[in-house]
Parts: sequence; C-alpha cells; structure tokens
Amino acid sequence: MLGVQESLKVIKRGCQELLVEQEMAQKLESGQPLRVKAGFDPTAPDLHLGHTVLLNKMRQFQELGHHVIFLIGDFTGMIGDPTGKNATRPPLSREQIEDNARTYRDQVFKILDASRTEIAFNSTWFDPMPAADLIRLAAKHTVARMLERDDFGKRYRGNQPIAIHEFLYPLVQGYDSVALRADVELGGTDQKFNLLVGRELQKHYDQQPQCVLTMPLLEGMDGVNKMSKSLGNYVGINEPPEQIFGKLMSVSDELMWRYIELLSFEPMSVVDSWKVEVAAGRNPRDIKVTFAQEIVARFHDRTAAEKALADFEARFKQGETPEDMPEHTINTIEMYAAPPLLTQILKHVGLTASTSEAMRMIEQGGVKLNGERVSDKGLTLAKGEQFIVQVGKRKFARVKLI
RNA sequence: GGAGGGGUUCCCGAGCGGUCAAAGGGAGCAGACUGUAAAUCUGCCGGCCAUGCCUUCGAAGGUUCGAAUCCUUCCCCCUCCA
Repeated sequence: MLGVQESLKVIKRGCQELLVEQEMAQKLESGQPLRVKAGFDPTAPDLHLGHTVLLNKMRQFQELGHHVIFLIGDFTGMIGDPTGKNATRPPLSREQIEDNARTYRDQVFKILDASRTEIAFNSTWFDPMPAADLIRLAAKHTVARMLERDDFGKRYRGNQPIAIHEFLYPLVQGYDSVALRADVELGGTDQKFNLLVGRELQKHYDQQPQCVLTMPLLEGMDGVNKMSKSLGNYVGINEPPEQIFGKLMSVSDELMWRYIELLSFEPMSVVDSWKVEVAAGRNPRDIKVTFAQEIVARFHDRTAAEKALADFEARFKQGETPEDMPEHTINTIEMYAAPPLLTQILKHVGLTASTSEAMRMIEQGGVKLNGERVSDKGLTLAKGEQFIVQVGKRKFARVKLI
C-alpha cells in the first residue's frame, strides 16, 4: 500500500474539492480500509464517460485497498431530486429497480473491481423505517441550514415554491452515510451540499464525519455543456469501439487534456511529459490516439482498440470504405411507381433525414455511389442493381434493389 | 386582486401587412485544407412524386387581394405593485 502522502495525491487527482483534507490524512493514517460511498440514481443506468469520472475515482480507492460501496438510491428515487423542475417522478417498481441494478452492474464492473465492491440499496433501511424515526431524522436539521443550499436559498428569496419533501432529499441521502458508516463520500460538485449534510448527520449519530470528495462534471464533446445524454454530446460506454474512438478523436485539442486528466489511468507524471512534448512540437493527434485507444480498450479490449485505430486511419486518411455497413434490400415495385431516385433511396435507408437533405448533400458533393462522387440530383436507379452508397465520411449502406 | 412584457423554424434571437421558408448567432451537416471526426475557411441548414406544390411563426377564429405581422377569444410564461 502507498504511503499517506502518495495516497492523498492519487485521491486528489482531478478532484474539485476535498473536505477536510486533514481528516482524510488521519483516516488514511489509521491504516484501516476506508468505507467509500457514492450514490447513484436508479433511473438512468445508461452510463457515459461523464459518469465514469466518479467511478474512476472509486476504482482508485479500491486500488489503494479501500472498501467501495455503490449505493443505488432506489428509495431516494421516489422523492425526486429537488432541482425545482420536476417535483414528482414516477416511482419505479421493484422489478424495474432490479433491472436497472443489473444494467448498472454490467457497466460499472468494466471499471470497478467486482470482488471489492459492495452494492447497496437505500430502501434496505428506509422501507422499514417508521414515520416517527423519519421525523426524528428531520429534527436533526434546521430550515436555516437547508436554505444554505444555493438553489433552495434562491428559490426561497425569489418566492418560488419549495415543497417540504425536497428538504427531505438531502436528509435521506445524508442518512445513507449514517446507515453505511461511510468514511468518505464521493459525488459531483453539484452534490456538495447533500454530501455535507451527511457529515452533519453522522455527528448527530455519534459517528466520525465522512470526508467529502467532489469531482467536476465532465464537459461534453462540445466543450461547453456538461456531458449529458439529452444534449447529445456524450460518449456512451456501451457504444461500439469505432464510435468511441471517433468521438474521442473529434474532441478539440484543448479539451483533450481535460478528458485525459479525468478519464485516463495514466499517472500524472506521464501526462505531464505529454504536455511537454506537445509544447515542443509533437502532434497532439498522437496523444489523442493513445488516449482514445486506452478508453476503447477499457470498455472493449486491446484488439478492438487496435482495430478502431486501423479503421480510422483507413477511412479518413485513405478514404477506404469500411467492411461492415448496414445492408438494405428494397422492393422497387412495391415501394415506388417509377424507377426510384437516388435521393429517395438515401432517405429510405436512413443516410439522410429527407429527400430534400439528400439533394443538398448531392449538390455539396457529399454523396458517393460505389465510391464515385454523384453530381446528378435526378439520378435514378433500376431494379436489380446492387451498390454501396455513402453520405459524408461516416455514413455508408449497401443496397440491393429487387 | 392590479399594472405591464412576452410566446418565431433544434436552441438563442430579429422581423411587426406584400420582396418571409422568415435577419443574425449557436448547434448540426457537407466540402476544402490539414495533423484528426482538432483548428481554420466556404457552403448548406422545413417537406415533397420538385423549375412546381404543401406545411410552419403558442391555439382557434376574423379582417384583407394578401398576415409571423392587424382584430377577437383562449392557453402558457415572465416582471413589477398589493
């Protein structure tokens, strides 16, 4: 095991804030494996790289010999996170929760060491909790403290409604730390308040307060908004290798460093030397390739990473067509009255959203038929033909007309 | 309860009777270039059986040769006063 100082260094990598560092050092000094908790929403088990920032940190704790608890907030999920937007959320059934938990496991253990991870559900202690106990729990915190939370404070001052149950959310989450006797809790920066409530509650229950480690929210590929599925700027960990590789290559040279800091397992000393090399004139592309391969290998394997690179080079440097592409067989007679236009085919197989778009693509020189650029917008195709169509550099389809 | 301001194409945001499929920006897409699906530059950015036709400016009606623009009713947001 590493010494306390070295451990601290690993723990602090990429983190936003560590409260309180002194206490953390003391806990590490005890030599006991720490109980490290992180809570997850039971509703959205489709993980992207943004989520893995936290998971990576958990893994680092495991590597340092600590005990990691992956807490699924199935009870909390019934309350709905107090974002002020949607006060209610449809409650999940037991079955759905089990289902989601299974999906989580499949994905999470690509990063975490399964043998050293405890999966917990907070319904375990909240379902049987009598109302009286919940009220006692609520008695341990004051409204004034709650209003310290930025968004509660703002809403209160701005005369925006705050439902009582929203106040319970931080309490419930905080109590999880009591129930689990957590030594450390990890979360995104947006969770800071909730994590701190955990500290307070633990004191009330005569426990050592947990240390709080917040991680930044990873920006999406646009480099501006945080990574999220709804914004479409995400890299999903279940995506195919070429997809992950390509998306990471499309990250700007600037943003690349941020990704590396938060997502790569390379030690910082190596990363620092990369920075020196690039400053001295090395092509940032090389670094990006190395990094993208590391990530692909993590969620698939080394071979897939090699192949993704080879594919990428062939496609974008040599302009080759890939081996695998969607295939479509179209019954010309049933579908069209006259011999179909290429534009109609493009729309039909989904390479363009509309025939209008297909026409524009042809005008701009973005369409290839069997590798030849198409310039005729009115090009028709006859029954019996087989061909490969391409739109842009990335979209292909093999089509057969019968 | 009172007084105002507003809802425009994926997002922000102009337009305020015809020349509006609607300025500008962002996002996205294509092309060029390159060091890459970076950066930069150029173009595109409602739909269709496509030199024309159809649908769109919160909703429904109305005025008009003609409406995103004017009128009526309705729905929804925001600000201020009480």
